[in-house]
Amino acid sequence: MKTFQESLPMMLYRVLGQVLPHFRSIFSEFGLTEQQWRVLRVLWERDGIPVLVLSEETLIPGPSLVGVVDRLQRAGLVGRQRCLHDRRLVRVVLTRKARSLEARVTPKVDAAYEALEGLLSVDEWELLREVLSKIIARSHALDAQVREPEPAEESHEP
Amino acid sequence: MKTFQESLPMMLYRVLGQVLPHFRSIFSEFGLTEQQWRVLRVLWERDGIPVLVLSEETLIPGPSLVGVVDRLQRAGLVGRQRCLHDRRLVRVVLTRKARSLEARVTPKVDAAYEALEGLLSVDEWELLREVLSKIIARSHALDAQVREPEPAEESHEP
DNA sequence: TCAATATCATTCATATATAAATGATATTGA
DNA sequence: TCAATATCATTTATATATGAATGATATTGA
Repeated sequence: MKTFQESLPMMLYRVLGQVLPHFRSIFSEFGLTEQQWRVLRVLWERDGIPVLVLSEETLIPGPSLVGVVDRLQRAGLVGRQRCLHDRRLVRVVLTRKARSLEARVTPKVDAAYEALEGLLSVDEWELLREVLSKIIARSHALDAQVREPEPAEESHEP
Repeated sequence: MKTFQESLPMMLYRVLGQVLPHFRSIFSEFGLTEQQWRVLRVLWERDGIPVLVLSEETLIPGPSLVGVVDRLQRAGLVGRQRCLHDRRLVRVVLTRKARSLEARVTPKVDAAYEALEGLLSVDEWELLREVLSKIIARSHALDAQVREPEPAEESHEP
């Protein structure tokens, strides 16, 4: 077994801990948190999507997203619209203020991301993405282990 | 520029989001949170280390670690000892209860980690670790960028 | 020697994560 | 058609992250 420090989660935590502060310092210039930026980043491409979709795209869990959107709303950057066709859905829509913010934030974030990309070769980035994608694609195999005590059973009974 | 979803932070978040729940379900069997387990995991190897070292090893930020240790202490799993040689330091020490816990928790965690390792080949894991290590080792290069806009200027005010 | 500075653990305020539950609305099957 | 079930956003309670500040102790330099 690898060292605790070399375990996958610790390696990923370490990378995130090294990389993210550089982006957060940009976000904070504009009074944004990382999660607030992530919501805007997605809405700038797909405005008006429901909270659920926003949660999937930003990877912000539902209960957290409620607060993030609340604060973006208080800041006058987004609004909420209950969907007419399915009134369970709430769509999050950008304000004009948020749209004008994009032009100022995005260049700085892009520049930072280019600097990040410079840390590895193109081949290395591709390799990294492939391997991470494999983990994601196969992670369902970890579920089995939990339900293992129930092998090939015919459902008799409710 | 890559897609937002393909950006390094989002990829890493996605992997962690897929992998960690499997480990958390084990921790919760023993009434432990992920962070509490991380503290114990480190102390089981190096008992009695100061809070600062524990913070570095677990990657749990100082202010968070205070609370984590508080709750472990309430659960009777660790104690605090102020260091005699340098009385600024506080050492965290395992209780007997915590030591007996190790034998029950570790096998299950190890089994889950073996399942995780099965998702990739040995070569792929090594490749992944190498690339991630490179990012960590080179991430200091991202600092420069922040101070770049100040290229030898004498301040003559507005 | 002692004043300036640094270090360590902690506190504070705010934001987010996690797991469970809730209320409103949709969908489904008998 | 309607009762059972599912889905969506939200709330709740607790735990953790983040950035700034604080108090106690060490270390350093003049």
